[in-house]
Amino acid sequence: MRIATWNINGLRARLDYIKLWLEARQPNVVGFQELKTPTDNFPHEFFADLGYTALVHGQKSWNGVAILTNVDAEHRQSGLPGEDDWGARLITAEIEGGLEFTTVYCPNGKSVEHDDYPNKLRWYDSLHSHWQQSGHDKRILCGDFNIVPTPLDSWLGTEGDGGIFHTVEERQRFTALMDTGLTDLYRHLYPEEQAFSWWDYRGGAFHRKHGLRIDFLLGTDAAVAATQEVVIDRDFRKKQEGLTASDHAPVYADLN
DNA sequence: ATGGCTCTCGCGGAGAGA
Repeated sequence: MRIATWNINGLRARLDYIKLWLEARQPNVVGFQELKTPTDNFPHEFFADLGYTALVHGQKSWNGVAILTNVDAEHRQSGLPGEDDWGARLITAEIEGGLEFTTVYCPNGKSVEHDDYPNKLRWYDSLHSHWQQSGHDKRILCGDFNIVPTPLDSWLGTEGDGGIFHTVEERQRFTALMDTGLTDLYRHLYPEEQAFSWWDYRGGAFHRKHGLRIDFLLGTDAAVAATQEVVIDRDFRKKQEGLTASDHAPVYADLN
């Protein structure tokens, strides 16, 4: 089973690009973030032609998450309880074979001085609380977390410390989530690698290696035990056949 | 120094992203 997470930065603008990636990688379960599309406008037919069905929690203009599958999946949850005012940012499905799969689009925060920053921290507290309420054994929590866990995960290294995405408070929230029994699947396999999942569109950041690793596949022990490989698919941060990429690369893992 | 792009909404330019 190949599972993936990808912030696609606008679903309708990315459809042809997403098709190229689905055909190249043939994932079974994909968590998308930043649909920027209302639930009712989701192009189900486009994905049906490729063999996929989608569970969608969208909204107009911003945010929005979906779970795309070509295996059996049942919807379990849309929205983080208590945080509806902060956008469509969470969806959970039960995947055939007993895998609970959740994808999230965590708030950005903008800057440590901005009003969004304390709200980002509170949103994480809500996620932590919500996450502890399931009794499932094999669970994946994936998405765009908008937090750089360690200096190794930032092109700025320790120079980034204290800035947005790199603060002690954000890292405490991320650690608290991990302490519920989650493992970062990529970091588990590659403890020393510096690999990024996001690069700014501006200033040639991709080619200058100015990136951040903020997109994660987190798994419980049962998911970790099943993991064979994890790939941050940076080829799909590049233009493909003249089509513009998202500013995030897909991240996928193969589970047995 | 802020911002260099790209998206949405909607038809011009503003807001958001990280």
